[in-house]
Amino acid sequence: MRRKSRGKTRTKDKYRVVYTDQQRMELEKEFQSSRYITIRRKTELSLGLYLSERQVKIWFQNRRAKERKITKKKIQLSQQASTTTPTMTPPSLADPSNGSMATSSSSLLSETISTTIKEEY
DNA sequence: TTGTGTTTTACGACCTCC
DNA sequence: GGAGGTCGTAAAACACAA
Repeated sequence: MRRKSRGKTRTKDKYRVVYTDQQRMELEKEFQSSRYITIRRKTELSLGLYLSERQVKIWFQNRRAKERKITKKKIQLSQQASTTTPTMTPPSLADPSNGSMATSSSSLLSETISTTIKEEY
């Protein structure tokens, strides 16, 4: 169990900003080409979109979280469907593109990252 | 309108790797 | 030890039925 977040320490004027369609589009485009952004691309994007590198990093984290959430939902739905027509598909192996991250996350994660980085350079 | 559910930024806690 | 990953959460912004 993780601890709940304590009182917020946000000192900015706004609690959060809303990104422009242009910013979202560019980030989304980058995400489609690679789930894990490289340091170089992060710098380029942050300069091009007038965001901080931290914002770009957080955006990618949130985007991956969103994708996992969607994948999880899909798996649950397909499982529900398979209860009516029983075909034994192991849930965690059903979608190799993701989902399996939750099980052996770290090694798989670093593998993915290093692969991505190698491809990028 | 407004009440309510969902999505979008942003962060803290914790974990792993180098 | 630092960087960056996930997970869980807060709160603003948004969508939409009633």
